[in-house]
Amino acid sequence: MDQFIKVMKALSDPARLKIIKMLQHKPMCVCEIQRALDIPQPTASRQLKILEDAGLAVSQKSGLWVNYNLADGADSPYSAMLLGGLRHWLEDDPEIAHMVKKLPEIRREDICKE
Amino acid sequence: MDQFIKVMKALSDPARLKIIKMLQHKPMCVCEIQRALDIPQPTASRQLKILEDAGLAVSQKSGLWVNYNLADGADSPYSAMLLGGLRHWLEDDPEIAHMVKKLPEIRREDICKE
DNA sequence: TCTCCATATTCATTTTATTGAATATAGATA
DNA sequence: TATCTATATTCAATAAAATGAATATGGAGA
Repeated sequence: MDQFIKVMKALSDPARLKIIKMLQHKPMCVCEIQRALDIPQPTASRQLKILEDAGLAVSQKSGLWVNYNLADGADSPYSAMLLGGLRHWLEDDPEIAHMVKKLPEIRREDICKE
Repeated sequence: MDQFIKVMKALSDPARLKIIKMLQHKPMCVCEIQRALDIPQPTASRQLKILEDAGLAVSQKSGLWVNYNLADGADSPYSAMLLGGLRHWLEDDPEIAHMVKKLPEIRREDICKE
């Protein structure tokens, strides 16, 4: 039950839902998320951690960056079904539609310095 | 998005999950829920209201009683899918299994006076 | 109308989750 | 080693949700 509740809580926040909807389009690093949502870096990092702890997202280090992507849901039936549903759910939410629309402009090369 | 979040929050609580698992077996009135979960009556009433507001349960008055049942999910795709998944999810959770096992003993005739 | 019973609501309190600011870490480069 | 840079963590403050106690409501029966 704890694992199920963890997934439900992870999906109970607008920012985290937006992150999931963004990750449906491409893997993103923390600074891209931060820029896309216009939130402080620590906040972005924490939200991503919550999604990862719930089995909804996975992270992979790549040099200085940490790339986040959606989980395949293999380990949790809850995550799998929710991630599946979320592929078409919320598509016509105004906030999300707007955010996805300007997603192509969010490119790490323009944000990070490396 | 608000409606989706409302569903997620409603499903983020052990007591409410137990209620849903109970309602899978039979419609129940408030006092039966109260007895089954061993919680105060106002708490039971509030939890049921949260489930109803999220579109996960429906209520129907019957004399002095109010019978609660699972929603058919026709109005909300989120509720429908979650209620579907929850039919087999959490079945082997110890708390839930135990509760379902002693569910037949919970009968309103033994609880209410009328 | 008065009373009783099941259910609902209110309000103060406590608990839990979220945020912001500051700082820490780890890895890459010089 | 010293220094960047992206990310992570901590901790105090705030906001949101849950709980308990008391009370209200509304309908049924006397």
